[in-house]
Amino acid sequence: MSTAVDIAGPSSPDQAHSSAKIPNEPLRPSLKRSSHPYSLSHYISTPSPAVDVKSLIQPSPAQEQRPAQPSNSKPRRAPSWPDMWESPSGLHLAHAAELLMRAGLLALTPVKGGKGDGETGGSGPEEEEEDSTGCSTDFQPFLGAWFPFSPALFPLAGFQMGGGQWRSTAVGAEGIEGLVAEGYSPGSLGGGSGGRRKRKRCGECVPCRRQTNCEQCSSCRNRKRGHQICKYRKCEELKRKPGGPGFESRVPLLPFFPEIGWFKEVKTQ
DNA sequence: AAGAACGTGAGC
DNA sequence: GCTCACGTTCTT
Repeated sequence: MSTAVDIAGPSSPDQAHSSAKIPNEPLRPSLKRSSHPYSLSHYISTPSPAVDVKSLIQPSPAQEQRPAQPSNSKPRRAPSWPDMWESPSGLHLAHAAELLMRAGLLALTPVKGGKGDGETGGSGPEEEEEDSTGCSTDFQPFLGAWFPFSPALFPLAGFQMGGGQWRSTAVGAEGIEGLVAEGYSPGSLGGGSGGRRKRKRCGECVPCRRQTNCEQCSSCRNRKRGHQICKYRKCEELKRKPGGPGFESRVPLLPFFPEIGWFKEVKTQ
């Protein structure tokens, strides 16, 4: 049985029109096999495995003496923890967190009581963000200048930046424009690694899962010049402006750490 | 502000 | 090198 979805457009002449070029798949093969073995819903519904997340983020001395993984070997990860531990750019999530901590940008505070509820990411006790004192560094520009990893990592990791502060997505934040800009505005960073990064389709939203082009929308009709994917196949996430409102919502709140609470924002007072 | 056109990153 | 399609810029 196929799980592919074909949501018809306004009136869907689709199938009949679908060009031979249109992949009969939600995504290109490259996207299909994009590393994540589980669907989004899986992350949401599946209780987190018993993984010592902290140990990943705060590696033991033994682990620590392993410098940033040389290019020839992949970063280690907890067994049974799927590929989501790796950022889209390949950087180990735990390593990223560690970098943040070393930079004094992230404070990990254990949540008391564990709050079993864990709901979807335990944003549970919402804004009780009693400003845990943290470093009050104005690091945003700093970060933008040297941070080596993909902006997509942060939403994944549950981090966000807003007003020059790092926060947990569980807290809700204004956005991550500063960071995101890193990937999308070459000029904004003084040349980081040269160039903007293209985001990829999420592969999970309805448009992404749609199989066929409508062949009627402006994008389809104007494909030669427009260089755009069918409007009805345009990924919902890509429609959002990076850093724009709702951008953070593109990732379920801490799906990776359902029981989380120990990711607390560092507030610069 | 929305849509069209274009430049170009990325996969094959 | 070709194609697809994302991001940016231009036009309406």
